[in-house]
Amino acid sequence: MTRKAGGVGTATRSYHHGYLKAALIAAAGEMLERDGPEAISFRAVARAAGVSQTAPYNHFRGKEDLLATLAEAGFRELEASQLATMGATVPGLERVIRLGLDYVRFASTRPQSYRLMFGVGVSDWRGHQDVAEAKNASFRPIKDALAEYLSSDMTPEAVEIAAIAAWAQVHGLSMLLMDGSLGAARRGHDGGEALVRQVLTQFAAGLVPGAKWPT
Amino acid sequence: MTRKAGGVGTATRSYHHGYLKAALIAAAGEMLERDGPEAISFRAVARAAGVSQTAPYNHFRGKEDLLATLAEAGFRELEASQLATMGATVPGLERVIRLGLDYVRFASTRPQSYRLMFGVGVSDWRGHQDVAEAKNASFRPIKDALAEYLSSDMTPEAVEIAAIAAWAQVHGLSMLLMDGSLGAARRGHDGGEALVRQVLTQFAAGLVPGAKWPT
DNA sequence: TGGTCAAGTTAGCAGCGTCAACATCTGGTG
DNA sequence: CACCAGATGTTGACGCTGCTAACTTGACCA
Repeated sequence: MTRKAGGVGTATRSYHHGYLKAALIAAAGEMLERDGPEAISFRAVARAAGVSQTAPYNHFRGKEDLLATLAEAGFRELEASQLATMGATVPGLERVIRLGLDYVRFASTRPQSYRLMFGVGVSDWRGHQDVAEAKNASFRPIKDALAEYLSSDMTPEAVEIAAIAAWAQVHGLSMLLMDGSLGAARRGHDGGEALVRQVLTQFAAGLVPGAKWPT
Repeated sequence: MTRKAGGVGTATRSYHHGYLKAALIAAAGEMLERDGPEAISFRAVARAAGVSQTAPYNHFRGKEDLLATLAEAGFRELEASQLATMGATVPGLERVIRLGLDYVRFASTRPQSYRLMFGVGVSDWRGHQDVAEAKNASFRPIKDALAEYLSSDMTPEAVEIAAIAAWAQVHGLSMLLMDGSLGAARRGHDGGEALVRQVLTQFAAGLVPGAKWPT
């Protein structure tokens, strides 16, 4: 399997690279988080990997394919983060809020990844089934947590609406925090954590109006 | 003032164009709505206006400046639409909901404009004061309507939070509808209007929990 | 009438994504 | 072991991009 003596790090750079695809993804990932999706250049990624400008075409159909790979990885990381929060909580409203907090924290921690995932650089992922699936998977935890909390009081359709509203709420808040729409002050020293919690608390108040809400 | 006899439409095309700036904005606006922000090329805009590729530099500092002009115009149109809705409603919760409906409808009707306004093509508008101001202005109606509805029950800080939550809700919903995250079915024959109303109704339920909500 | 300056022009640079044609290495088969 | 096929790399080139520099044109004012 390993094609060079000495292991990954010390692979003697000969004509064939050996781990180019992974190296390209890593280089592109660094460029993404440092300079944003619009600054990623296929040629620069090749350069960073120490390879000619057209070598990447052996591993990706083109630039968009590379970006799709990064976006999918981003959604998988978001999903993992959400699942970790699921594992660290018990069913109930607080779990839903914690998932929201975790979601916005992900976006705030990896803003450029998040922007790429949601259509900056590539208009949408309708043409990339893998990305669309990863996106849906990252949305599942919030959906499930909400369904568990609400299903005894609501129809499945109403639960679905609530889940969409939740996603829109955290997604919109993430975007507004990132693009400066709310002013730098809003992100404050805690990264806007207090603001996020307040918004999520209000959101929670809209679920099952009148019922379940501690008076 | 007018520099050619015969009026705007019949300006004889001589060395000096006369209305280049407006023509460039119009051409760029068409390209924007047809192909999206990432497809706008400064040279193509010049070509569409029938002028050399560098002529636009006499009217815009560069491509980003042109895009900023389009974004600002977009925010001004959004503001006008919101103000029209304000004028067509009376104070109260229904006004807030109508503003939200109008907001999402704007985004759905002019998706490419909306994407440009919120950071696709240019990462953010922090460096363009005019755009930032227009953005804030477009946010004012929702903020004001909410303040009028809530100020008797809430502190100004809480009202501010509610306004941010409202903006995040409609913004997030607009984005998810546009980029296909919710699936084409969600936009249905009514452009997702029913979905939007349900989400907004739930949002409204979260305002002033327990109070004001019709049981 | 003449000069000034805004608003056009052409020429050229470096960088981009992509394709075609060619070179090199590697693993599998006779 | 020799050799060949295919995967993986290379160079070269095309047309496009945003942008700068240097030049030309022409409208307006003293």
